[in-house]
Amino acid sequence: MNSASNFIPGPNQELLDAKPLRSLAPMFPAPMGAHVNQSSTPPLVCVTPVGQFPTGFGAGNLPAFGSSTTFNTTANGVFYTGASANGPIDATPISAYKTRPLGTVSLDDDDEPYSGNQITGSGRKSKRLSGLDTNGVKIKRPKQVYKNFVAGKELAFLPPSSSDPRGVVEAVHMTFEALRRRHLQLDEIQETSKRADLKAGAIMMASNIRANMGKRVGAVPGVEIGDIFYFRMELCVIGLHAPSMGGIDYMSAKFGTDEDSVAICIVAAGGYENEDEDTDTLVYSGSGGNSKNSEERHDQKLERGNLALERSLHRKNEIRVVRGFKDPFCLTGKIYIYDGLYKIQESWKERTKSGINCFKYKLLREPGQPDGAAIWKMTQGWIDNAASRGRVILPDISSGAEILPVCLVNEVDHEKGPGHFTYSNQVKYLRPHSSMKPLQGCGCHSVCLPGDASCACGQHNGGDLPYSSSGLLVCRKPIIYECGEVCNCSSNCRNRVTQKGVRFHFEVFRTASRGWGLRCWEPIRAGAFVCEYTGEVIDELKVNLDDSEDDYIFQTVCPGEKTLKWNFGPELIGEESTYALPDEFQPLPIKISAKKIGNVSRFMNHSCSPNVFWQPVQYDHGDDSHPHIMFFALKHISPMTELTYDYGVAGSESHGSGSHRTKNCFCGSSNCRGVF
DNA sequence: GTGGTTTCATGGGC
DNA sequence: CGCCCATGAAACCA
Repeated sequence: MNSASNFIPGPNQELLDAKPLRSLAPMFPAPMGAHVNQSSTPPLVCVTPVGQFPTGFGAGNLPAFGSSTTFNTTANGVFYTGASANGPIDATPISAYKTRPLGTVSLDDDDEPYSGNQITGSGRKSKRLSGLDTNGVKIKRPKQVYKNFVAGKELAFLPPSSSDPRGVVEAVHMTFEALRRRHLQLDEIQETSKRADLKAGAIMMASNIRANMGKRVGAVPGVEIGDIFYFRMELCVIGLHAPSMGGIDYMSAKFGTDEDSVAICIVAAGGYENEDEDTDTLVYSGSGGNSKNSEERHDQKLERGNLALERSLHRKNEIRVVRGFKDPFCLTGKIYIYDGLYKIQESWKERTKSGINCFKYKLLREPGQPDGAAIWKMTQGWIDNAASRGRVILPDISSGAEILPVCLVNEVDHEKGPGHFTYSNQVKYLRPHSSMKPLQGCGCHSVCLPGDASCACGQHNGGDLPYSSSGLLVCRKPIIYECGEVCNCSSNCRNRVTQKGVRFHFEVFRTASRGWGLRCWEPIRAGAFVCEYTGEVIDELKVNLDDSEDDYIFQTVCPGEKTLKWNFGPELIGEESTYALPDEFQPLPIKISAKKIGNVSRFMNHSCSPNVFWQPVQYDHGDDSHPHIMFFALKHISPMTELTYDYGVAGSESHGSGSHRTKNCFCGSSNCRGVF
């Protein structure tokens, strides 16, 4: 059932290769430029030993870590956190990224990874790679699991560590996610949940795949305001907030000759703040005392984190704030947003409902920072009431074709909209489905289950169902086979994801200089289905005729490493990598033009450091040379972040006979290839 | 769905 | 250096 609508013609067709003035570099500086020999160059392992707090602060006046110096960035991209001219808090932030080969990570205690690092205050070394846990129970991390990992295979996209803190953080973050998804997939076969997040975290910790180890006051290199997370462990591995459970991260810091324990980061779970509108203040409760049974409940004590917060009030140091919100797509889930730097304004004691004395700290957001949680609240408001979104040119360019409206906005100039096209969420094939090879189906009753060897669809996908129970793609594959009409299973089957269409509030917006772009009001989780590339399938025999004037052609050109390596998790747990090398990449014959007919996908711009990737998927026919082209999130995408994918490297291939016109790329990524 | 219960990893502190 | 344990999130169970 094709739902299509005519779109209002705009003045001038905006080209996709419009030159960006606004560089995406700070958002996506990416790591995959240099291809380094794994055996001689260690993979990403990042250690930022914490430096001493600055000396030289006058004893009389309490030093305040000014926000004016917090975000200083040097020419080579090295961040100095909370630095002042004469006394950087962390003089060796990212340049100290120490790398060591994963393949030689010792699981015996004789090779202490960080023995040379001076770690002050905190930054304890993990020594639990082998041995016993606190109860004398053997730790459930069998050595052999880690013994043979990597072994010369490509592990993760390798950031040029010293110059690209963002790339390091993203690589670590995505490695965590890949591990977590795979563990979840394995756990779901057993029908037992074994905390895939903690498992992934344990591997990251044991392998030292972490960013920003060592604590610091102020901003964390490579972590940007608005970044979102789904598990506490994610905050941990990227070095934003060290305690895996505790809400207050603190460290001992030097203030002149004084030493004080100050808070450096808090996670506000979001259970109690009802001061709606105001996203610049936060009332945070101290920790402790809150026991479930009244016997153990007691007044909070001024110790540990509470004491650190109290000292921070006096020292006036910046404190990172991570706010927790309810995940709109998962009732029990929570999303954490890094909301930048705050300072404590005041503190007091308060008696809680359960009758204990509790410390309260009022924090004020430092001025001049980009919006973080404020964007979240703003978009949540739009989701609740789309009419509250201002600057709307058209409330729904899909005219009802999509389940959720796709609004068109322009907050930049006076362009009234993109050129004429017909909106359709269906691909228009050259031949009817009935003439195409049919897709094989399964005979599962009710729903397909992971690990069911008798499920033909599971086998067709290589043994595992490609999606987790929450609908996230586990890893990238040459082609994915969803269950379809010929299958016996119901529409509730987890192997039906992309066929159900988009679930997000998209908006087509005017970019500063790249024409129109696409972004989303909701947060998008890594692995989540985003949208399909719809349009008209072009006869490959005729492609050369009018390609040169069609800027809306999708073809399966080999994308960059970040896309190709999206499934790099398995190597870490000793499984075979399914990663395809660029020279092994096999393009598909399918070409889709969204010039005349298309959906939101036609507005996605190119980036050499993208946040979305394409993935062939089958569900309604079996012609594997002409699959559906589905887009999935490469990483967690914050609301209102432009969605981009890698258009691929054109020209070098013999196929297509140069039909793909090369364009100059100005995405601004540190790994920008220059053309696409 | 919800509320109570269990388990878990980190690193501060002794 | 080794041990202890506070902490609260995530997931499960009733």
